[in-house]
Amino acid sequence: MEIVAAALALFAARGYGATKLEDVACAAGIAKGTIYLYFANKEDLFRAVVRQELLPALARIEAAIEVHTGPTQDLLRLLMAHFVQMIESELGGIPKLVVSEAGNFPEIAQFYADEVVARGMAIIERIVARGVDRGEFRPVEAARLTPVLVGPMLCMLLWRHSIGRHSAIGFDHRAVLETQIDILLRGLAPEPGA
Amino acid sequence: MEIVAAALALFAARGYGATKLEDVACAAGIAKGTIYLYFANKEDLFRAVVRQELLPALARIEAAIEVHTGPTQDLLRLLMAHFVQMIESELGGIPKLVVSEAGNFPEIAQFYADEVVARGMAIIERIVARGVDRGEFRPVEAARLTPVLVGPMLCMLLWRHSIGRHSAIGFDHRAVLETQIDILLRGLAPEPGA
Amino acid sequence: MEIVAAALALFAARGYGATKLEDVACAAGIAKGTIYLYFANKEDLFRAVVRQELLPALARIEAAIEVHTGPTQDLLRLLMAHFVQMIESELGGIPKLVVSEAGNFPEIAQFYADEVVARGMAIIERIVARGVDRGEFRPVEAARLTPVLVGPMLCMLLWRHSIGRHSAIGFDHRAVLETQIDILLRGLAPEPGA
Amino acid sequence: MEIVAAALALFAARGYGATKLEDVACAAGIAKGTIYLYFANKEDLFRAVVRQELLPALARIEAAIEVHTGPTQDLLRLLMAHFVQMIESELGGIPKLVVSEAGNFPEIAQFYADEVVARGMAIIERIVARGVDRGEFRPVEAARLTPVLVGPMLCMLLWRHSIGRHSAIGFDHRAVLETQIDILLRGLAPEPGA
DNA sequence: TATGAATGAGTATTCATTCAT
DNA sequence: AATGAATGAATACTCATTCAT
Repeated sequence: MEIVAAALALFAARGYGATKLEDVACAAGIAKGTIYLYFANKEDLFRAVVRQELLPALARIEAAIEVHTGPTQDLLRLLMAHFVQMIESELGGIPKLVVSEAGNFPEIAQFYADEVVARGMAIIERIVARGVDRGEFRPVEAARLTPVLVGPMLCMLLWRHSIGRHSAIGFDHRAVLETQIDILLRGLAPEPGA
Repeated sequence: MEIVAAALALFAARGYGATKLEDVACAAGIAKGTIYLYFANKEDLFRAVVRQELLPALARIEAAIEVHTGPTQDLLRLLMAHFVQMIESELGGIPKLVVSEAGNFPEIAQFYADEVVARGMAIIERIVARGVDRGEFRPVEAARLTPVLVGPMLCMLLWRHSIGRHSAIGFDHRAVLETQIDILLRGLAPEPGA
Repeated sequence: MEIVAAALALFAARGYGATKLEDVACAAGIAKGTIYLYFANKEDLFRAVVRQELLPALARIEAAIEVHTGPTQDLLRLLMAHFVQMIESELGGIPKLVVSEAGNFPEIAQFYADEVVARGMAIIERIVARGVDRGEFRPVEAARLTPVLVGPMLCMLLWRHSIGRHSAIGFDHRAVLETQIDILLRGLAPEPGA
Repeated sequence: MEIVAAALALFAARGYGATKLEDVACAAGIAKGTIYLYFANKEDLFRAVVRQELLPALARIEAAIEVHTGPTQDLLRLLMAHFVQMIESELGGIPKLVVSEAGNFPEIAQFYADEVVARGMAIIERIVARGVDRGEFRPVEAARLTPVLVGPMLCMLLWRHSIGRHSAIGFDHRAVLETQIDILLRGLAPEPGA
């Protein structure tokens, strides 16, 4: 909806507290009171912003992973491509928002941890396990590897949607991604002797 | 100072806007008005929180790096140990805070980008270059590698100081670090044929 | 408007600083926040109080003077009647207010000096010049005469709207006016030998 | 005392409410807390400012009037000279202050009305009565004449100590006084036929 | 369904006053 | 006597929320 999109942009840019519903309404091209026809209150709108947008994206990734049959290395690249997309879209504002407001919305933090982070980690662990199973990767403990896999791109995402907007320092996240995949594949390559 | 410490804890937990100066005063064990004897206003206090604490920590890292003479691999571990320390201390709240408030305090974001991020990246690039020079690492472009190096630990830090506080999901960041260093050293190992 | 009238009464009685906007709202029969729908802040309301009310009154005097054709003595009485009216109405609170707050609102003082005092003096000087021209008054320098003409009634006005409200001493300003006009007309009468 | 003088200047310039005791202390060259060694609180200081300074001045006028033996016209000039002095000194700030703060300090207003205004009027009425008795003035009711006598100079005084400080419009109060005395003496001159 | 004028609870900030030194 | 750091009551102003239209 118009309102949710406007709210996402403003919440992500200014934070929950500093965003006035009047500005959201203005950005959505409606009047202040109209918001209350669709959302009970500001918190309700905030929850909708976080909940509505991310899960479909996650489902799309899961589906794409599911049908993949080629080398795990390509699967990894496919996964990362989704990250890159999110970095470059408004959707990237959501993780930034959740990080920022976790203290004030613990149940949002929990929801995000359970529905997004846990599911995301499960996807990655499945990919890693697949690679190990197929002998493409050397044996590694998937749980410990996950943050190593997503950390760099998550940082790019948070940078892009917060500090990076106000600094001259810029990262070429596609180049960083190439470097990371290079390191990963070498780092995960099966031991010569194994 | 008492006040700055209390403010850091509350700003990091709740964000700038949602933190009442009365609560800061209460946490610092003083009266509301006393804050104004030391800081012109809430914004001034916020700036002090971000500026005063981080630069000394960075200087300490720089100094430690400077005097190191052993293998670059140890240098990398030394650097990461500082990260781990920050993850585990209150200081870790500052990056979270800056990410959260970048939109409302662009000049803080800029300051952080220039004084913390840029300097931090310079340190890392120097370490990487040293490793390449000494033949310990294969030739890589340091700038593209930096986010790969710090991303995972930064994510651990942000997690610890935001979502992680409200979720059952926990990361063993020391274990993750071991895994990352393992991947890195394999991924950066000189080509056998070189 | 309701708000401006309530504000005038309270500002004049208590001064700018000692008047709470909550009291203004209460006196106007509205809520505190409503004031901010019409005025940007307290100072803005103060300026409106001073600016909106006085100029129309002055314009009315100017118009009345303009159309007068009879003896200058009657013109003088007409002018003074307007003063008496102001003494007896809420409008008299404005000069008192401006005198009181000149130090804190220099631009209000300037506005009042330029738009009210200067214009008022011009009116009076025109009346005096007319009287001299028509041979009804002996030649006098109008500029030096103005304060002599308005001083007594201004004092009555300030008294009425400040000290007089809290003292048993009362002035019959209409009687004082008669005395003053008597003195003036004798004092301005053409020299017998001229 | 140093403190009272500093307080008079500031109270007169800014009003009671807008004057900070810290500024008074600063202007008096002492520390904030020291004021409380001499005055119970801010109101007490305000009362002292109004009470201490004016009565001696009034007594001096009364004494000067008492010993005068010449023509009443000179007595009038003598009286007016005291007014001029007050216009030109810091003391002139007191009437302005009392007019401004009458609403918030009714008992100060009463004190001023009873001790200053009433006594001042008595002096003037005595002078007028003397003039009438000695056949220098035509018979007039003194009470009604008083505001006519003091009004112009009081206005000059209030102007000088409030609006006039912030406006380019200036009055030559000595010239105005000459004009007024001229008008008064002509206006009070005994009827030719009497 | 949509509006926007009105509300009033909530917070940053000021400054008279205190009191240990 | 003199200080000035600390206090906390008091007030301007904001903005989520309501509701008559």
